[in-house]
Amino acid sequence: MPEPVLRIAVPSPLRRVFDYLPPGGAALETIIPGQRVRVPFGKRQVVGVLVEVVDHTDVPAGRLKRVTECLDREPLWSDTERRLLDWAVDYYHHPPGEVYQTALPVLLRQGRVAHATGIQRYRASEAGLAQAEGEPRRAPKQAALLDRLRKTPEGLTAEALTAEFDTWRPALARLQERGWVESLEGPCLPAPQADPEGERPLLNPPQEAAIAAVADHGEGFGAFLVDGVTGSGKTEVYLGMIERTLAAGRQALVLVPEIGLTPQLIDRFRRRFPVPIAVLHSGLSDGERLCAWLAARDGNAPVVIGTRSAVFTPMADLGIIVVDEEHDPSFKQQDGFRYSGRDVAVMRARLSNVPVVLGSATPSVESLHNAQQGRYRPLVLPERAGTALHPDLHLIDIRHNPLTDGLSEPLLKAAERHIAADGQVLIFLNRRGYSPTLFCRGCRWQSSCERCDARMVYYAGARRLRCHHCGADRPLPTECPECASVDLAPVGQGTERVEESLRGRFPEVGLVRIDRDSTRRKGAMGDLLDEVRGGRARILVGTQMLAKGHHFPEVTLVGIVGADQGLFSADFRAAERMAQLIIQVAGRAGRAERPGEVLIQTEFPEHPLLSGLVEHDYGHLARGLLDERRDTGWPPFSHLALLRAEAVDRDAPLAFLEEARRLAVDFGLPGVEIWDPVPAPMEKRAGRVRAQLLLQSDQRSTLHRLLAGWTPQLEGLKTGRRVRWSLDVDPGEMF
DNA sequence: AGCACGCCGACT
DNA sequence: GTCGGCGTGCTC
Repeated sequence: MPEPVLRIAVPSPLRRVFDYLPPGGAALETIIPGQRVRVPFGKRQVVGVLVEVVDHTDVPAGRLKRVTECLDREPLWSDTERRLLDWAVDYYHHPPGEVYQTALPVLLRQGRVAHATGIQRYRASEAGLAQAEGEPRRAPKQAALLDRLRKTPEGLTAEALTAEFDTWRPALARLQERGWVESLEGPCLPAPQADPEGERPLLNPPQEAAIAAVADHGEGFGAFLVDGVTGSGKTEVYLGMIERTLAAGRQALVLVPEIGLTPQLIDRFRRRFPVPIAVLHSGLSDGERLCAWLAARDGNAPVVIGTRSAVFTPMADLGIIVVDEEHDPSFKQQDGFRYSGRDVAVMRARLSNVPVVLGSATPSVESLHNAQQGRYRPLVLPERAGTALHPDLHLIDIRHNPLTDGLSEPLLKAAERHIAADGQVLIFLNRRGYSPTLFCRGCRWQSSCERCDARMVYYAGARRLRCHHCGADRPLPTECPECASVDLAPVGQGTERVEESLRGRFPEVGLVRIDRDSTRRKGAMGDLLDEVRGGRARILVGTQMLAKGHHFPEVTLVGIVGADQGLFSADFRAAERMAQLIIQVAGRAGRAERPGEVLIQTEFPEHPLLSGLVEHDYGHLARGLLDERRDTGWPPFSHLALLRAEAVDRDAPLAFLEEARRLAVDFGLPGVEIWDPVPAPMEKRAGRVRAQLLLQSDQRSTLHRLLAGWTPQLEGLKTGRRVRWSLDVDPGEMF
């Protein structure tokens, strides 16, 4: 009887699997798909995943190599989970090796055993506990660290320390040398802290109905779209649904856009459920990530919360999937394996035969369309009576109002009024830095980036010019590099400039700025939020970071500055994004009993997007956007795939795409429109020239038939070796 | 992606 | 005479 052939997904950019012979001396019944194996690949040994055992191969006999060793006794994924991964390989036309790699924590990718080793925790030793506060005097960092560790007898993890201290490892090492701190291995998931008898908010009838709808649906796949404005109690609905899942002894998977931005949501879960909760996010150490992953797989974490990559986490007994803020662009991975965490979640639910609940205050038009088509069951949560009043949106026509640093007088007056009335004011401006560019009045020179088709942003505080696209960072020129004039002026405004301007106007009022620059330092976000919640800061200036996850109950006025950028973009999704952002920011105002006021500064008050938002609501506007998509034939009324290419060589990307286009045309598939290759909207970025080729079809299946034949051909193209190319199925942004 | 092989230019 | 540039080919 011939030996079986093992098909292995090997980490490589090639869109196929590789055949191997079983390892020498292995009992064949112990070889099961889903296990990791170490295999010789070229001149190296790599870790791959066994995806299938077959009895024949096309590889000539002498060329087959043998698996070096099997790394797992049990498969890492169930058959259903592997079907999901295989679906993703097919649907995104992405190399199987890379898909399986993204589904694994780093340590397992490297071949470590799939056993939790526990997480290193640090605590004060007896000698350390015996020290007086503030010791050692001459080493304040060590003293602060020791004082902190003394307060937590069970010890702190590296993650917790990093959240609280900028640099702590050297100080910790010294304290360990002194014998004042000891390390111990503890469980990787924090102990449950919920009070099972804790208070439960009373649910209103729509909330009850939403929970009941999922419960009554029973076992099996079903997709639900929870459509509820901010303050309508979506989280409480998720909690109610998950509570039933847990009661049935099954696990819940919760996907959130960006974990760093939703600590409040995680807190709610931790307070509610007296079970271990695995949180998967980018801040975990490799060991913590492995630990959480295994806890999910083994069923030791009944609740798993994570960002998009968590959608591939194996789970012993998955009972429900929740995707919060399903419209959020961060569910789409923007490089490498460009999957949509939300879409994969729906497919996972389908394959696993469990309900999936998508929630948003501003559902994507794709999801609304699915609801209209009957594919998703809509569950609408109206505003809760007596609490979140619908914010009052108004437009300020800036053509008739002079601006100081981008702020109109009506907005400033309103801010003054709200501050006087003890409210808080939030100014939203989606632009970091002092001004988007520096301009020479002498010769019209602008601070542009050498490596990108973009302007370098002026940072007044740091006295630097920075490029947001490639990270270039230069000192501020003292004179114009072209004409040596010293008459350099900032043009336009960013959050830093608005902050400065408002400090000048309201010198007595506490102000915080929240953007990626002001929150870069660990813990900075928390400190700033404390200023706001404690009421010491009354004005908040910030970018879209403000729009996500955080609630500011005392904010009564929201000012939206620079909303016009989204109105005339080439990207067919720009209007939807803009509307979602405005509604999400507006949702920060008017919680509790205070009516909120939202002022949107614009040059185009008659623009239907803005007037639609003011006169109606998001749902009305979104239906309009959906009609527009139908008329223009954009998704969800067609399906897209975007082939991107970039290279240092100016001509290589277009040359590759031209050749790729010819190959696609040669398929002669009616029903797929093959566009001309074009330079990317920002052609040069980080020194590389970028171009793209769009394929569009009314029939998803037709498009995918083409892609299935086309992508292997692309791999063989010589011009493809001169560029970095990638295929983006269902692209999120056309940039 | 890695990694090796191979064939031409400027160095010890 | 060799070191090394990156074009080309291959990975079961």
